[in-house]
Amino acid sequence: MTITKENTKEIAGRSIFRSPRVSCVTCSLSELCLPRGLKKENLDKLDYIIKNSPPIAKGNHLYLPGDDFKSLFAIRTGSVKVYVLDKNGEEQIIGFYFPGEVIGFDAINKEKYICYAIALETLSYCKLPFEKMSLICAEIPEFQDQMFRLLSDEISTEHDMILTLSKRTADEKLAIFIMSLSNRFAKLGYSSTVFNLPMSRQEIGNYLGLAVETVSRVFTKFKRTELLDVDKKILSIKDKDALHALCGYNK
Amino acid sequence: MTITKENTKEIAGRSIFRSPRVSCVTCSLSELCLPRGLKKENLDKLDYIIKNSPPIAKGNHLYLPGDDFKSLFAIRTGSVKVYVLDKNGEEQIIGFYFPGEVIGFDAINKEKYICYAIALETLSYCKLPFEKMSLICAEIPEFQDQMFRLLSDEISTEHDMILTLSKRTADEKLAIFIMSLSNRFAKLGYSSTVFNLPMSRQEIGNYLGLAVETVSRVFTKFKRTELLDVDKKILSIKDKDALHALCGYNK
DNA sequence: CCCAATAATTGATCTAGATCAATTGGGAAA
DNA sequence: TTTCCCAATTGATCTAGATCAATTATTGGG
Repeated sequence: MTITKENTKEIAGRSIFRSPRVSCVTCSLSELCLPRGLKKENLDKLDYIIKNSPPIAKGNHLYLPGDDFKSLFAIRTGSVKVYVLDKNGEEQIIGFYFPGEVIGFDAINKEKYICYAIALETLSYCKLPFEKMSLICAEIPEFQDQMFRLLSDEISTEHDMILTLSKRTADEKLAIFIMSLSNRFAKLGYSSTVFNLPMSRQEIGNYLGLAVETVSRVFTKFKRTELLDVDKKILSIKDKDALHALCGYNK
Repeated sequence: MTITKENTKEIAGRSIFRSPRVSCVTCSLSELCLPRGLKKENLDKLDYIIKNSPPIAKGNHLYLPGDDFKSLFAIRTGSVKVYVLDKNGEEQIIGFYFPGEVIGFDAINKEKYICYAIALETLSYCKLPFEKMSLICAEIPEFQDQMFRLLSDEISTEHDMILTLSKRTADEKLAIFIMSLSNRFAKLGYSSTVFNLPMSRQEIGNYLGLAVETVSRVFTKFKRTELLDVDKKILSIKDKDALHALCGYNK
């Protein structure tokens, strides 16, 4: 994809080019990402160790299982799919990640990455060298707190996912999935009602433990009952309350 | 249950009484639990902050959702079920935890517990005040590493659970569950082939996203095909290889 | 711009596991 | 010991969602 002035505008999930920022201080995501709540002087220390890597194209991997764990990755623009391959070589999706979110935590104890992380669209990101991060944690208590919070967030998210997968119908799963995207895009300042799905129906199904056909049918049903519209990748929520109701507790 | 000399012996998952240990230094779990790999002098610092609480009886809660988050909990003996209630008041089990395992991580970012943690049998545990733990983390790098590892472990465990729930048949789910218990008991020095199930069939089903009846039927099938024997709560593995094969990659 | 390959939708059928129902078994209280 | 109650098992039936099959978009490469 060619990067033009046009696609710098405003649909969440679309490949969006931003000029590389070398600094957390000026990054528009700083209140969502790692630096959330950090004092200015501490931000500077963070900037010092964070590597602002060049963007990678859709389909490229951020890391592969077995690679030595060196860094966490914070997403700046674009989106990432994290997955493993099962014994038959079948893809098993663990999660989708968006700007301001940090991935790679599951590699800390193994000292190797254990998943694949692939760009679903043109991706810019910051590389967070873990060794150096640890040093800063010891130095700056509020930074350590922040790291614990991030890890804890990830655990909470996965608790929710466990509940979603084990106790929900196809309708509920898809509603939860859509509301989760909606909420995350809202936090990023994008529309919570109209957004782009950067993943295929196949991938949605894989993630939610549903067949593609089921995903497609539920979308059709949701369109028929006026909960939402979905035209290829663009999804617009029509009846947020109804969707929310389908989610039960979650999201 | 009365605590006698007799029931101090050796079946995993059974209520076992151990005289309270006030110290990580002398605790037989130290190589599995929080202190894993810590130097002697650092262990002492840990001992200083860890509260060795009196045992609680089966059916008592360690914490409730909404309680202020103050501490993580390390299990010394017994087992814990962590669960939430859904909007209909239905129990939804998140996990089962055994000696050497630490719970409460999902509360860090919320500053409140969000789950129920209940003793499935007489339980002894250590209380790990989080504020003080954070201070020690800043002081002792290897302790900080250890905390990150624990959090990362929890994330890995839940990744596995997500894969188990979304892509496995009832047979596979139960095989994975049993092998997971077997491996954890083995680490604790108990038999990996004969152990007690501290939870009901109902609870196993709830956790694995299966109906009780299905759990019962799969157990019956596994008995018929000589994979295992199960007499009420006592389970013995007959054909570990076959069970392992059913697990695919996991465990 | 065209074509081949792939993604998505829709329909028909099948099945793993849920649900409903009945029975049996075990443990705690008196 | 007897009684009561809940856990577990077993059988019969039902259904949500998978699988199989065919058709219709879409997309990317030349």
